[in-house]
Formats: sequence, C-alpha cells, structure tokens
Amino acid sequence: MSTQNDSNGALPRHYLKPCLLLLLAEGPSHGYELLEQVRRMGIKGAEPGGLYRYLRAMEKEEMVSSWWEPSQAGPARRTYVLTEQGRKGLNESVQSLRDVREILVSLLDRYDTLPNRAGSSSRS
Amino acid sequence: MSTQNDSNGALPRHYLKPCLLLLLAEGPSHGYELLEQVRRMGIKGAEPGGLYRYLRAMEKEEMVSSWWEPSQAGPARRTYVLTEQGRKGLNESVQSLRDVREILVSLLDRYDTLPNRAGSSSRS
DNA sequence: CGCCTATAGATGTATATTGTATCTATCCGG
DNA sequence: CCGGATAGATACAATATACATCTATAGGCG
Repeated sequence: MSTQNDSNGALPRHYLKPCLLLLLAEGPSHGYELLEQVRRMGIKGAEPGGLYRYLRAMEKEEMVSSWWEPSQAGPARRTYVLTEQGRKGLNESVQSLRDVREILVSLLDRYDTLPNRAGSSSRS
Repeated sequence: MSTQNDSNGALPRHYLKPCLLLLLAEGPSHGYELLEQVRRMGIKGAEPGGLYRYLRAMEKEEMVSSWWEPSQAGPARRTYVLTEQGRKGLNESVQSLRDVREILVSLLDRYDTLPNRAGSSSRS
C-alpha cells in the first residue's frame, strides 16, 4: 500500500510551493485565480483545499502577505503579494528545482539508453 | 505546518519508484546496493526504511520478484529482478516523469524571464 | 573467545501531508 | 426567491515519511 497510484504527476508540496511563489512573483493575485493558473501550468493534482492551506501557511512564514479586497462581482477576495522573504524563498526553491531537473534529465537519459529487449523500435 | 523544510530535494515516492524500476531494468540487484545507487544518483532523501518497504510493496504488486541469495561475505541478500509488469510500470512511470520534466522546464523558463527588480545583473 | 564494525534487511511508530467532503458567504441572472 | 458561479476556509480520515530500532551474519582484532 505505498506504491499506489502513479498515474498522476500529482506534484505535491515540492512543486506547488515554487509554483505559487513564481506566480506571485509575476504579480499579486488571489487564491481562486492562482488555482486556475496552477492548473493551466499542467499540475493536475491541484485542489482548492491544499492550495488555500498552502497560501495561509506561506503567510505564516512571511513568504507572502495578504489582505481582503472587495470585488464588484462576487465575494471578497484575499489578495496575496510576495514579500522580500518570499522572493528569497522563490530563489531557493528554484535552485532546488534545478537540482531536481538535473536528476530527472539524467534518469530519463539513462532510461533512453537502456537496452530494451522488448518491443524495441531501434533501426539498423 | 505544511511548507516546512524545502531545503532538501527530498524526492519522495514519485522519484523513488521510477528510480528503483530503472535500476532493476539495468540488472538484478539487492536492497543495500540499490540504496547506494539511488543515493549516487543524487537523491539525498533516500533512507533504508522506505527503500526496503518500497521493494516489498512493489513485489506485492508484482512489479519485481525476489529470492534470498547467500553471500560469501556478510549476511544473505534478497535479490530483486524486474518482472514484465515491472517493465511496463517503468515505461508508464517514465512517461509521467517526462510530463513532470516539461512542467519543470517551463516553470524554470518562466522564472528566468521574470523581471527581477532586486539584485538584477542586467546591464546598460 | 568476546567485542566491535560493516553489511543486509525489516519493522514500529510518531508526525507530516494529502485528499475529500463540507461549510460559509456574496453576487448575478432569471 | 432560487440556483449557480465565485471565493475562501476547515475538519477529518487516510497516507506517507522520517527516524529509530531490531535481527542477523561475517570478519577483524586484542
């Protein structure tokens, strides 16, 4: 019961956090919009619960700050902006994502050079 | 309490599983050796507990099979090999890692084109 | 021999993280 | 007035992870 479900590239905290920081580095936003942006980035496993939780947690860490903002259409929104701290956090997150990318790339390369005895499409 | 510790590129299940499948696709091996190989691949967060548990779990899913093998120096080892199933699992895992890589790459690109008002190294 | 270390594997458990469902509230159209 | 979309928040169960611990074997050393 621990290798279940890999059919999603669910992208948990390791991705959601840098994503949110990046999006906020591009400009202030609010939860609902961030959710849609994150999803548009291809992150399937993004759900409201986790996202709102994340935003509040990041606020507690002073990576972001927020305030209520009334909207003329619909309920009030909590608008988030990146703090100085958050900018630093983004930089660090990105650095570790670069590491991850390298590991990923080398793993994928390694897979591609695997002698695949089964159903190989190799030519000549 | 949810954005704690990002200082590691800890690479949880999403990476451990494909890693193990890849390594086993390269040839049979045993837990202790796999642990060291995984670590050599740059995955810091790999610990024995999780790894052994993972192997057993994958066996339950018939991705791998194993048997005890005596060793002339030290305690007996459980040798693992990839099954047909496991090979398929690897292929699928890899596909989803490719998706992850794409997301990662585009995210990183997006970060690089960010107008960085702070400490920018832009000239002229 | 008795003890220590390295190798090898496995497990128990406390805590952290997730997923899912549910709840509140506001505004708009009909 | 009602239903749906927007917006945010939270409770709770289910999982996953990290960490420590436990077994066992072989080999070296005093």
